[in-house]
Amino acid sequence: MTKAERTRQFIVESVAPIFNKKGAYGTSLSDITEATGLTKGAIYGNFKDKDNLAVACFEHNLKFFQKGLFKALTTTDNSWNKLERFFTFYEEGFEQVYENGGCALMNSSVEADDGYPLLKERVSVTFINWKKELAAVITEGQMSGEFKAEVHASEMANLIIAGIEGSILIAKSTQNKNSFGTTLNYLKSIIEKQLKQ
Amino acid sequence: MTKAERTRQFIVESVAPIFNKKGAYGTSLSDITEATGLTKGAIYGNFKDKDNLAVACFEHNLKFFQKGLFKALTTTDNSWNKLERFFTFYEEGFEQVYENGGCALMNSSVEADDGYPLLKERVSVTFINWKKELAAVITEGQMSGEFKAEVHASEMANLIIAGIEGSILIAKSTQNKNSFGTTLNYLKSIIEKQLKQ
DNA sequence: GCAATTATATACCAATTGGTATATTTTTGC
DNA sequence: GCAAAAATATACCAATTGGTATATAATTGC
Repeated sequence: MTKAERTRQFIVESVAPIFNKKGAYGTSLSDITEATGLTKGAIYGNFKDKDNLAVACFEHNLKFFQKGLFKALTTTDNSWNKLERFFTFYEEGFEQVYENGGCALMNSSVEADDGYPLLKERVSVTFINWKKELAAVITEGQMSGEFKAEVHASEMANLIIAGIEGSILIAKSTQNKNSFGTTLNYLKSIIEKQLKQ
Repeated sequence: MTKAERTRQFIVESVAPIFNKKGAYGTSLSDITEATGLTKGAIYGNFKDKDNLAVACFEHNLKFFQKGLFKALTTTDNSWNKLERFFTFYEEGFEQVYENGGCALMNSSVEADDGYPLLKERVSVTFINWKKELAAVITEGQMSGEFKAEVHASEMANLIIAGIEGSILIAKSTQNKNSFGTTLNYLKSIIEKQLKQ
């Protein structure tokens, strides 16, 4: 790992939480230099511009989520246990998400909604993939006879995502950390009823 | 209605959609003067500062939502029909919400999350009240024997809100307007199953 | 329709913004 | 450990930011 790579990573790690909290475009270069202890020269030596840094930070914030998704769904367990592991991952990781400024996907989506087409596209693709992966697990469960055949897999996947994101929003907004776990568990119990044979 | 009141309203109506799209603090004063055709003098003659204008715009964006909530829930109908009317209001109003830059509550929450304590508090209170009103309808339905007694009213209310907000987020992010209606209807059908005797 | 008042426009301000050219320091391969 | 290369700091830039004091124009009550 070269010096440059280490510095790049150091910058991203320092700046990503700030971007997630204040918004990539609500964070000024002085915020960035202050947080890293580096000067503009160092920042611009490692990143072409702020947009580039913003996308790198988004990717970094996403990694946490994607690892969890992958770990939960890529096992040789039955389908419901995969989904449940995914719920558990969210439950356990929420504290960290909360302290980090909330769901990077939601924050970036809201911020990039008008303008910032690069970030917007990245967010869109991530949502679509997320949905696909959940839907695949549901379909798999239906194939094996574990889940009810009449459930519409991709609608269900969308609802799970919506429920999770909405729960994060409410918990952050009302500054009630506990509400996330409660709502998530309630969602899980309903989904279970809908899915399981 | 005095001249000043008309101008104030004109400014709010012109600026509120921009604030909702670009964020209150991502909108510059030149955006504001351009959108209104007025000069800084006129803006600052009617609003103390940008923060003040931001809150006024938030309230304006919220009015649409609050009217719908009130209209749906304040009827002498049975409880499920009240909830259903509320879902219908969202379904029918989504196009407008979509074009206006998404849910003002979500956007303001994400933006005001770090700093902007005034706006943050306003958002929090709105979420809490929303939840209370939905929970009250559910409890009412339980009292009358229309809904199952074992359902936890406020958890269910939270889930409904989370589902709606999450669905808006996904639809906006993926630029798939239709997905909102689909997810909303799916949510409604599940909620109905859970609630109705 | 005229004064008093209120509302709007103009011209300005200091501070900050993102970004860059160049100088200096640090790493690196040998 | 030294020269070449890479990384970082410094000093600067024009443009824009939110905001204000003052001048001008439009409304208002009488």
